[in-house]
Amino acid sequence: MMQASVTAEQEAPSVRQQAVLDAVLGLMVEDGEQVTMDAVARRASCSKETLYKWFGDRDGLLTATVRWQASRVHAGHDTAQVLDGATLRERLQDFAVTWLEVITGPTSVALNRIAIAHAGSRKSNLGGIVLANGRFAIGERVKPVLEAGRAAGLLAFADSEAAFRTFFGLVGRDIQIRLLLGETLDLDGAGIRRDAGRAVEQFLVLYGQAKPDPKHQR
Amino acid sequence: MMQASVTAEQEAPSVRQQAVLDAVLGLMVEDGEQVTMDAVARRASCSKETLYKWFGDRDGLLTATVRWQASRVHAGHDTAQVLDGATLRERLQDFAVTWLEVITGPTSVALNRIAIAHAGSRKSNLGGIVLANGRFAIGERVKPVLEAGRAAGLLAFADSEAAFRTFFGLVGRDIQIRLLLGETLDLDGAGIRRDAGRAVEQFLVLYGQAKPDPKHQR
DNA sequence: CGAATGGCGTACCGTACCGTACGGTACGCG
DNA sequence: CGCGTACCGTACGGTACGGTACGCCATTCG
Repeated sequence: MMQASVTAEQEAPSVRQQAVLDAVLGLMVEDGEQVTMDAVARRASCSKETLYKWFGDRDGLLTATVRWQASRVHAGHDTAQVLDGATLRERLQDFAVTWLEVITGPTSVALNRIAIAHAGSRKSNLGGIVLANGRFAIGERVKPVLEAGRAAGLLAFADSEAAFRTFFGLVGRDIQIRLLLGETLDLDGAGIRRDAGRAVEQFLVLYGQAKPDPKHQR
Repeated sequence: MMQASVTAEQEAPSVRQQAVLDAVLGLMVEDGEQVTMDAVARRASCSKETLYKWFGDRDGLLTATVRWQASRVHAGHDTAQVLDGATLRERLQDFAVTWLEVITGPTSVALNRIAIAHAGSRKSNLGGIVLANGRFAIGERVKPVLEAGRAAGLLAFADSEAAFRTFFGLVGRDIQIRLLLGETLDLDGAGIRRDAGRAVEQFLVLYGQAKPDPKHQR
């Protein structure tokens, strides 16, 4: 009867619907305030009626867009069981680089802006979705690594959540808030790797059980 | 001739105008999306015509509100010349506590939401004002303390900006982004002091020249 | 081949909100 | 007293946008 309405939860968007959601993302990146239903319909070459049939209302469209983008970020390698110092450092470095690449990307900035603007009023918490798939998702992936590091005697901490939050702060610092507030930081891949490396070394200084390796600069 | 129009820069708002701006802040805290010119006029018991005479347009009103709030945050004690370890720790602790109190306050959250939402489009960078009076203002106040600490042989770093950004990250961690995205973290004064103390100790571990004092817990 | 379905384009409605205009009032001043 | 000024309250125009309705075409299937 009815085509997959994405608002009904659990429904994965069809290919055509994904194209619509990508159009929304494109508009968000260009200018968050011009994400209007007319503009989306024009950009996606579809009719507004179809948008409403598929997504219910504007909030449904935005929610589906956030979910759609979130579903693309989840690519990440799985847990390795045994950890030596070099592997631990490498895993943390990977997480830091990935995280910095995500939050400095224009899509993430635009999406977070929308979600934050929306968080001011009650209806439909985009903020919760962004948090669940951003900050908390990365936390749930990092904490097992930290705990494996502790089990291997490489790290010392009582609360893995607290340790992760410190790691999070060392990696992100003021970058995200500055980007969200409109500053144009240009971080290339090399800069991101340097930042990530510094954060990892600092984290190991704070939480490392064995002394960090002699590569420790500064 | 004309009453002080706050849009003309350098003009400080009159008492009546301050009352209007406080009304705007109140509306922002209640619900960022209901800051409409009608609502402001009603809340402030003034006419819309007066709002436009004083502030030019809606952006001017928002800008004046951001400036007005920023002007209230600047209360901070001045530099002490000689620094021993206890004084340095105390000054950093003060900064950390103040900063956490600011960013967890409902006014700051609401204001940052407005500025971030606005940063998506070009016109009138509220984001720049918030950054200048928030992140950068605190940085300009902390960095002299760090440099005094280095001059006293208590700290070791090459770049005071980089050192401050690490301090910033250790203090703020994920708190601001979680609040902006709508999570309700309840941090009381004791929790803030605990967080600030942990951040200061971690910073001193990373950048302290002399070993931190035996009070160092965890 | 004809009917049905899905979807595009567009016209349209209601509403919310920005910005302006206008009438009315209080107050200071010559 | 009379005038100007500043301001409040409110009504109004213009516009942008969310949401709906309708005509039309293409594809598919009986």
